[in-house]
Amino acid sequence: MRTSSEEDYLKAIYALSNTNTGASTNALANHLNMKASSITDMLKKLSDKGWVNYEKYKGATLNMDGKIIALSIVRKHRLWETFLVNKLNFKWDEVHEIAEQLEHIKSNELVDRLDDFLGNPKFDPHGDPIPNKDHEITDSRKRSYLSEVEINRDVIIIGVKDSSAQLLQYLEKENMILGKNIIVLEIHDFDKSLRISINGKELNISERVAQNVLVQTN
Amino acid sequence: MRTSSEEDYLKAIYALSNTNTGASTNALANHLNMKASSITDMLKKLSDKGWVNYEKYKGATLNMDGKIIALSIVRKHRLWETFLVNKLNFKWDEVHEIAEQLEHIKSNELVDRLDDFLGNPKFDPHGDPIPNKDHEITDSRKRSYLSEVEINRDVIIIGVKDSSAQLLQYLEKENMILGKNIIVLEIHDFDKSLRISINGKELNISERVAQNVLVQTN
DNA sequence: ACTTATATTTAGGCAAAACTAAATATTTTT
DNA sequence: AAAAATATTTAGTTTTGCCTAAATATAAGT
Repeated sequence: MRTSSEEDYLKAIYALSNTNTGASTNALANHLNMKASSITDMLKKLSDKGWVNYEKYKGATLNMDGKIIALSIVRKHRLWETFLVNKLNFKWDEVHEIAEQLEHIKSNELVDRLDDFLGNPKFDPHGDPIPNKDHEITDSRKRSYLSEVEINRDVIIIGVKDSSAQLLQYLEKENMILGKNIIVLEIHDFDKSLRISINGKELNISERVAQNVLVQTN
Repeated sequence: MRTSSEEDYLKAIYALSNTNTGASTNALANHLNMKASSITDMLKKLSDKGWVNYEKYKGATLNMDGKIIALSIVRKHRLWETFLVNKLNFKWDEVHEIAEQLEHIKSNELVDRLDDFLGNPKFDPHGDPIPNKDHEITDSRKRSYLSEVEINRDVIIIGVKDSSAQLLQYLEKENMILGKNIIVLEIHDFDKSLRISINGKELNISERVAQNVLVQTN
């Protein structure tokens, strides 16, 4: 058995393991809004429980068991977000906090039935891939950030980098929502801002925004 | 703010307040599977928080604030049970444990949207009334236990007294499910067991079972 | 009414999960 | 390579929510 707190740590280690810093003590403390000493305590515990490889001063990595748990939490989080948006008509910037709670509900039966009820979605409302029952992520889409797309290429919005409410609300307002087609018309040299075409209308967006919008290029 | 544990206590006090014993320390300890000393501790705390009237050796009652919280938990529990049965096709004996977890998810918006999504049901899958947004239970049905129904009266199954999986599975097997019509044909003197008619078929059930089946008599 | 039984409270303790402050490692800078 | 800066760990504390064991209060039986 495991606690919600332990699950939060495993998920955080998973999330940080693909960054340049890795899941160092400080990175985890920052990510989880805790003090470094609390992280050290928990890493020892997770290591004892056999989910995490931890060596003093060297940060943590997930072993196979830990990774499966982390992926099952991610799976639950993204399925619940999909439920909240697709079935209860929440907007995509309103669901994160609630899904943070729902992801800790314990019942495999529940998750699998929810998955079926939603039609076994492959992606959540933010465009992130949903791990399947076997904890596998199979995302065959070629993805890149809008800021890196070449001119005149036709791409589809599939997600965002960080899902802060501010960004999501901005995108919403500009009608840059999931599934929309975009063509990059021009990149302005002086500030790297973009002129794009969406829904036949033209629009200027900053480099900052473009760096946070994920698009499918194939 | 309040913890899941506090919510469990408030719900338990609410559940016991209509029994003959009331919400005494021991009754609560029994209901919550805890030791009496733990109950005493928590009752002091709930009293300090202003949700419960507690006097030493006299058990606890909910005040207005406490009752509203308890009813909001009951509302969430019953709405989630309805979701699990109506939308995810769980059987009514499988949902209690999961709903015990889901009832602690914090988001008023979520509860109200779930309510709408389910079509604002008045009763959960066990036949228990669901409090509305304003924490009111409006159940106009005349209800009694099957063991108290007079002979030849036509009644409808609307719920069960305790929803133990054993009872629910027994009822399922005998096809005594929610909404079914029943006529009590005979009450056997020696053991108070009943012969009933359901779906045109006749069936014998023990007094014990009859005492646990709620029926609508009007 | 007095004794016994039961119910409740008090006192002290424990584990989980966070914290602060101090000590120690590691990394970076000069 | 030594000093300074940063990162991490250790040691000790706090709060929550439970526990056991002992003390005390209330209820029941004769």
